Order: sequence, then structure tokens, then C-alpha cells
Amino acid sequence: MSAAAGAVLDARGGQAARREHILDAAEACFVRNGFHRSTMQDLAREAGMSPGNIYRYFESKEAVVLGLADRERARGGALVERLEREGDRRGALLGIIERYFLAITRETAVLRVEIWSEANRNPDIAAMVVRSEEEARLWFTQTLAALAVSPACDPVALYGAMGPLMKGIIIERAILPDYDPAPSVAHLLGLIEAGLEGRLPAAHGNETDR
Amino acid sequence: MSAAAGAVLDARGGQAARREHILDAAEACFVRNGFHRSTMQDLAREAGMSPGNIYRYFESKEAVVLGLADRERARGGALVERLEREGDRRGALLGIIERYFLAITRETAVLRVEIWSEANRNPDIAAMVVRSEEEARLWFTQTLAALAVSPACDPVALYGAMGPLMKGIIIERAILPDYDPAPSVAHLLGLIEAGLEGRLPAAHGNETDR
Amino acid sequence: MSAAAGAVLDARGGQAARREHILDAAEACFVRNGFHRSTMQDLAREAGMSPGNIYRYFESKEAVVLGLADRERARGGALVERLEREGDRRGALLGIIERYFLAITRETAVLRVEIWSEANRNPDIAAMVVRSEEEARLWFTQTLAALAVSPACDPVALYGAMGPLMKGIIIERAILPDYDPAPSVAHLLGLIEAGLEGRLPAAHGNETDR
Amino acid sequence: MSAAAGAVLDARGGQAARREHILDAAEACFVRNGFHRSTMQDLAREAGMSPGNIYRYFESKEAVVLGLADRERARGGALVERLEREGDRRGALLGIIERYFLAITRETAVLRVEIWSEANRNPDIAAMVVRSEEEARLWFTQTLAALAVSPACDPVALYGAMGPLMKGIIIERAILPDYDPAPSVAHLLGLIEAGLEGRLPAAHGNETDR
DNA sequence: GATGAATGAGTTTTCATTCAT
DNA sequence: CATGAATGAAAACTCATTCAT
Repeated sequence: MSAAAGAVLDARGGQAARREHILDAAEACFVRNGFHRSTMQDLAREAGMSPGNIYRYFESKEAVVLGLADRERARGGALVERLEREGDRRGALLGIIERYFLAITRETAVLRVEIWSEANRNPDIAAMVVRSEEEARLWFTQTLAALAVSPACDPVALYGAMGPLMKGIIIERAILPDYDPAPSVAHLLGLIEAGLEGRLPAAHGNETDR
Repeated sequence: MSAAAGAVLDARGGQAARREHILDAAEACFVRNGFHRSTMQDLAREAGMSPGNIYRYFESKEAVVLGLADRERARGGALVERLEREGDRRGALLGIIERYFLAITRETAVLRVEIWSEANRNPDIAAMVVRSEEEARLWFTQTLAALAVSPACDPVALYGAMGPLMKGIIIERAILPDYDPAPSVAHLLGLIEAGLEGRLPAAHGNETDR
Repeated sequence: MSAAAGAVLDARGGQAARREHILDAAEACFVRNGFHRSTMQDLAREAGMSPGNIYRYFESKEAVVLGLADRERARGGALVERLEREGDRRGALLGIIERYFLAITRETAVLRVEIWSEANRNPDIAAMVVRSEEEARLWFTQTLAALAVSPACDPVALYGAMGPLMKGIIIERAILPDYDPAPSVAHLLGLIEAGLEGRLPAAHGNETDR
Repeated sequence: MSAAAGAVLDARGGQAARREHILDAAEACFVRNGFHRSTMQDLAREAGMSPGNIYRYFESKEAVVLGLADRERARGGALVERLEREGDRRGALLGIIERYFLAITRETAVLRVEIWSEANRNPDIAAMVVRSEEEARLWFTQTLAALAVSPACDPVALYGAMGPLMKGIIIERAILPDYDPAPSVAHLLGLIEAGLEGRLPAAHGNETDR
């Protein structure tokens, strides 16, 4: 808040830091009250700045959600990068699952549902969500391919099985007050294990064929 | 659902039929634009009536969403009942999965995401979602228990594995333009099959224990 | 409610009786919630009839208030007439004061305030109020003149002193929860007594002359 | 109240001055059309600002009326204080009567009736009115006690006689187009004079006892 | 006559966005 | 740069009034 501190922020990366700060505030507000029940005044109060000032960093309220969705996406990428730098691919895979599913906070889950819901009406958000999904799919299939221990392993099919399960864990975390993700995560890990070994418990006789 | 039935209901249906009619309109609007971008004017136009008239049937806009969530819940129960009357338990289980997951429309999926999201800020909706989940859990575990072909079958654990998967299918249907639920449904059926036989591909060594 | 009873009402004085019935309902509603917080639906429910039907007897909601104000006025006249038929002028004067001030109900007082307030914005009501005041003034001055026991009695000046006092009693009855009108009524009677005897405690040296 | 003072307040007055400004506008509107026929748009136009801006200073339309009632109450207290500072108690008493009854404007009277009427349905207003009455009662009885010239003076009884008279003057000012309060005020002064001397023309034989 | 469902203009209130300071 | 007062265009909701039955 001091003039000196402000000057420092302004000089180098001030713009970006301010955006981050606003996104933090927005995240807190959106998790608490959802996107549509949070006003720009709320964000401003939470961020400790004036409403008008937010518009110096984001074109509109919608742009804030978009920024939030994008940050979530980028954070996933950054975590992956860090985990891969720190260890092997298997560790990265397990780390991602640990962080994004086993240890997911209700806040994160709620925010994700909020973004998915917003994608239904905001094409920019929808595009961001699709891009995010695409990046995840790409990384997972590549990682699974690299970790395969059997030529019968089909990374694409495996990720096809993992995808809904992962999203479902997030939903349950968001909507069920006492949900414990541990069993589902264990199931997810079992699924991965089986898939990497090429024995994905798959389709068999599909009884609901039309 | 047929045009004829609709006409009969409209002609002399009274209070309940009007509510249904409004809920149909609301569903169309909410799927198209989401809850918060749909105005009461929109609903009224879609329903072919005046805005004020909607308030004869629903106390508020929130009550419309709640009514929609409740109708979805009740429809599930009704479908279950019909399927059980028409055939055996296995048929009912497969029928539910066919209808709610394999053949799910994007509209239904979007509406579901909308309701889940709304549960984050509307306690009435949250209660309705929890109730709905509870009813589903109860029916599935009972049905699975009845269909078990091995004493090792654990219906509660099995439903714990199925739950996120089912919700994830709905999410993917809602957010991914070209999503085909068939593979995931096949996976779900395989999971059920295995679970009923008591060979649920379970926890094993949990590698992400903290 | 029976067809026969309805027919009887219709044949003779039905119109007037229905108006009275509606005015009763309106009075109850207006006392409870005031004119502006009472809806035509409220009146209809209270009157046990449909909203639309009220419009067969009153042109508009405003006409109902006007009708109520007029009925209050007419009732005063009728009471006066009855009292004068039953006894002497002094008895009539005391009877009016007993009924309209000593034994005034909170409901009546509230209704009166409601009408006075409505006169501020509805010219028809204002005219009715003025007419009502005029009739009262006329009757009181004539009666006071007839009852005078001294040639020094000035009925006009006396009524000028009584008027505000009487209205003030009504106001206090309406706005003060535990108001007891007895002392003020006693004062009013003392004032009349003195006035009739020509010793009205009047102006003396007016210290606030401008 | 002077144009100069108003300008000063407007220029750099902040929150409180803006509230005053809005209350002035509200007063004008309410006197002209009554509370229920004045819209927030009307207030805004009269105040020379946007409707939304009023809500920065008042929570709701009801809060505006409450603010107005409170300002009237406070103004009375302030006038009393000023008069007492400027002169003796007798002067204060006469000054209040001069200002609030002899020189009362139709606007003030109408506003008062509006507030009394509103008290019938708004509990906050009712509480404010009761509080206001209580303050008046307290000040008058204390002042009368101090001014008593005879041990027989009963300030409580005296105020009991004055109260309705004072309110009645306001009513007549509000509802009678050509009302001149002078005679009634003279009567009021006579009453006070008599009361202070302990010869209140009181109850005597109450002829309407039941 | 009577009903009550329906209308739709009008009202309060909110809030994203702007802009003078 | 930053503020926060101000805007004004919606939006939810109400209710006097109408009219098909």
C-alpha cells in the first residue's frame, strides 16, 4: 500500500501481479457466492482496491472468469512441468492425481463446476474449457504411453475411461458435503495400473447396444 | 410426451399441467442460455404467456429452478418404477443406464450441470441435489445387492465406484461438443459386471498415501 | 350463496347490499394493512367473492375508498338522526361524542387517518372529506346554538375550538398504542359546557402575534 | 436553509449532505403526491440524480420515509435547543408553538399526516412516531413544570389536554384548504395559561360515563 | 351474473461500467 | 494511476384491471 511498494510493483511485472491479485480475490468470491452472485464491488472489496481499478486489468467481469479459467489451465501445466523436472513421469502422474483429485479442496471443486457451468453460456469460456481438456488429454495419453508396461496398453482408451471418473470425483467433491475422494482415487489408480498392463476391464458384450 | 397427450393436458389440465408447461419452457431457456441469462420475460415468451402469470404457478424464479430440479428427480424415480414394472431388476438397471447415460441428450446434461452449479449458492437446490443423490444411491445399492452373483459383491463400494463415473459422463456430454458416451458406458457396464461378481478392481496398494 | 338467496338479493336492494358487503371487507383490509398494502385480491378474499366481481359494484379501487369515506360520512348523519329521534338535542350531542370519541375503536381511528392521508393525493377523497367536515360543522354549530344557555355563547367559535380537539383524539387513538381518550373527552365536554355558558376560555392576550 | 448554506453543503458536504439533499427531494415529492404515488424515479428526478444513486444513501424507499420522519423529529429537538439557548423556557415554549402550529405550512402538515398514516403499516415508522411523541411529551411536561405559577398546576394533565389539540391543528391544516390556525393556537395558549395557573378547565361531572 | 386466469404496465432494486477528480 | 460516486439499463416481481367461460 505504501508508495514505495506500489512503485516497485509498477516497475516490474506490476501489471501481471495485479492481475494475479485480482484473480485471487475473484476466486475467493466466486467460490463463496458463485459468479453471478458476486458483484464487481465484491471483487474490489476482496482485492482491496476500487471497482474502477479492476477495469484497468480486465476488460469486463466476463474477462475475469475467463482469466480465472485460463489460470487454472496454466497452473495444471505448470504443476506438470515442475513434477516432471523433479522426478520421473510416473511420479508426475501420481503427483497430479494426488494434487488434483485426492487432495482437492471443496473450493477448487466448486470453482471448477462454476467454470463448467459458465461454459454453457459463454463461448469464450467454452473454448477455454475445450482447450484445457485437450491439453490434459494430450499430456495424459503421452504419459500413459510412455509408462505402458505392455504392448496391449491403449492409452487413448485408457484416458477415455479415466476422464469421466476424474471429472466425477470433482463433481462429488463439490456437491456432496461429506465426500471422501480416497476410494474413488484408489479406483482410478487401479484403473491406470490395469490399463498400463494392457488389461483394461473393457467393453465386453455391450448389452445396451441399439 | 406425445403431442396428443400434451394437447389434452393443456386443454383441461389445470394447475399441474400449467406448471409442467412452464417447466418445459424454463428447461428450454435454461439449456439455451443458462439460469442467470434467462429472464422471466424469456420464460414467459417461451411458454407463450405473460411474465406475471408465471408467478401464479411459481413463487419466484428460484422456485422455477427448484421445480425443475425436483421434476428431474421425480422423473428418475418414475422411470425406475416403470422399468421395474415392465421387467426384472436387471432390465431396470440397464434401462436406467441406457436412458440416463448412453442416450443422454446434451440438453439434459447441460441442465444437470446448471443445477449442480446452482446448488453452490442456493441452499434449497443443494438440499434437492443431496436428496436426489441419496435416492439414487439407495436404489442402486439395493438393486446391485439383489443382482449380486457372488457373496463377495460389495454394493456400497461398487456404487462408490460407479457414482463419479456416471457424473463424469454427464459432464463430458455437457462440455465436450463431440463426446460419445458409448465407451464410458461400456466401461460402466463392465464395472458393474465385475462388481456383481465380487471382483471389483479395487484399491490395491495405494501409491499416493500421505 | 344458494341460487335462491342470490335471486332474492338481486331482486331487491341486492346491488346496495353487495356494495355494503364489499365495503365491510375493504374496511377490514384497510385497517389491517392500509389502503396501499391491500390488494383487490385481498378485498375479494375477505369479501368471499372473485376479484372481477368487485368491479361490478365499484369502478376501481379508488372508488372503493371513496365509497368507504362516503359511508363513514353517511353513518355519522344517520347516527345523528337516530339519536335526535330517540331523545333531545343534548342527548344527541353527548351520544355522538360518546360514540365517536370516547368509545372510538382503534380500527375506526386508523381508517380515519387512512382517509385523511388519501385526501392528500385523491381530489375526490379530498372533496368528500371537506363535505364531511362541512356537514359536521353545520350540525354542531346548529346544535350548540340550540343548546346555548347564555347569549354570550358563540357556537362558531366554540366549534372552532372543538374541531381540532376532536380530530386530535382520533389521531392519538390511532398512533398511540395505549391511549385512553377519557381525559381528553372530559376536557372536550368541559369545553362545550363552558362554551354553551358563554365563558369560552379564549384568546386573551395573544403572545405569538406576528 | 439559506441558499448560501445549501451551496456550501452541496459543494463539499459528503454523505450527510447528500442524504439531506435526497430527503429534501423526497419531502417535495411526498407532499405533492404522497408516499405511495411517488416513485423512486420521481425522487431521483427531483433530486437531480439517477435512481440507482439514491440507494447509495438509503437502503430502500421505506428507509427514505423513515429518514424523513427521523429528520422531522430531530429538527424539533434542534429547534427546542436553539430556542432554549437563545432565551428563557417560556420563550422556547412560545417559539415552538409559533413555529409548529401557528406558522405551520400546509406542506409540513401534509407530511405529518403522511407519516402518521404510514405508521399504520410500517412498524419502523410506528416506532419512530412513538419515540417522537415520547420526546415531545417529556419536553413539554418538564417545561410546563418549570413554568408553573401555582402548586395546583398538573403538567401531565395539562399536556394530556394539549396533545390532541396540537395534533388536531395539524390535521385541519392538512385537510382544510382555507384553515387558519390562529384561533386554535390562541385557544391552546389560553389552555396553557390556565393550566400553569392550576385552573385547568377539567373533567367535572363526566356526563358520558358508562 | 360470477369467476379467476391472464395480462402487462409500472415499480423497486441491482450492478456492470464509466469518468471526473 | 487510482478512486468511488454516479449512471442507467435491465431484471424480478406486483397488482389493478379485463374478459373468456
